Amino acid sequence: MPELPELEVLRRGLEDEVIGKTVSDAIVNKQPCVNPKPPAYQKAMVGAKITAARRNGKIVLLDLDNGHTLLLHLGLGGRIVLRDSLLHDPDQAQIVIAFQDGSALHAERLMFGNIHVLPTDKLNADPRIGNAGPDALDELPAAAQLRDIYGKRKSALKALLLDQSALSGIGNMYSNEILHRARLHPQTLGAQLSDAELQRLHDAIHDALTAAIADGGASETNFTDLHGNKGRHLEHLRVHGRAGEACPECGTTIKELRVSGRPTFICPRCQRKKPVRRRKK
DNA sequence: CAATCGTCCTGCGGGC
DNA sequence: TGCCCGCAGGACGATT
Repeated sequence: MPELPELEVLRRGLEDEVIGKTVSDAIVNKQPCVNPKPPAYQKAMVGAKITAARRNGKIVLLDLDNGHTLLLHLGLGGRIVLRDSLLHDPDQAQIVIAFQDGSALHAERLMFGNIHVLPTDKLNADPRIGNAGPDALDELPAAAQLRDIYGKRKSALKALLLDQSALSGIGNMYSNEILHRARLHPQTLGAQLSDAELQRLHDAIHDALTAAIADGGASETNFTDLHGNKGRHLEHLRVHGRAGEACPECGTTIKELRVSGRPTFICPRCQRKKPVRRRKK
């Protein structure tokens, strides 16, 4: 499933390729994917020029010059590619946004993904924007501020990293990579974290996301950039999906477990559970 | 099943 | 000590 790094790769592609283009047609092959429903969807889109490509967590935002903004949400395994022409199998895509210059964005294989159009000044009405915490890349708070976000909570770090209202953009794969880089066990409680551990967590978040973006993202399922490139980060993952392989730090066999109901990969040596503090008499 | 959001329920702490 | 309220966190359902 695409997470923050993959969406940043997509955003950069959109910034390079579609800013200034004017929408000539908005085709919907799969109704549940768009909001509002046609024909209101087309009314908000057709004739509008794209002015900016932004990202908020896992949501990519395309601003239009008519006061609306397009929210792109890839969901579990979708991708968005730029085709040379509308004639290129438009029925294969769930959604096609065609431009006056003959190019077109095709949204394909969106699972739980969708495209919404909202007035730009009402973006907060969408909970994925309005309830989102700071972006884990662009707005990552310093370690000391992370205590306000994670350090007071009595949930497992695994669940906290996945909580989009705490920090936005981290999903299951990068939560595994971050916890390994930070040498923290996923069941560590937020409130148990020392200052040094919060610093490690901060650095791990930054480093894991930045490294993935530099690799063009990781394509676990169907993600590609605008041109169909999958990205090279899958082969650089340290623990995610690597149960039975050797930890790149210490060689110990990587183990899979479930934490907060999610597949979780750890090195049992690098990521030891904090001892449960005995209650004093 | 996948990931996320919304809803519902429980349990805990604080205030009185 | 006991009760109520509010909130945090966990479970569960809906979504495609």
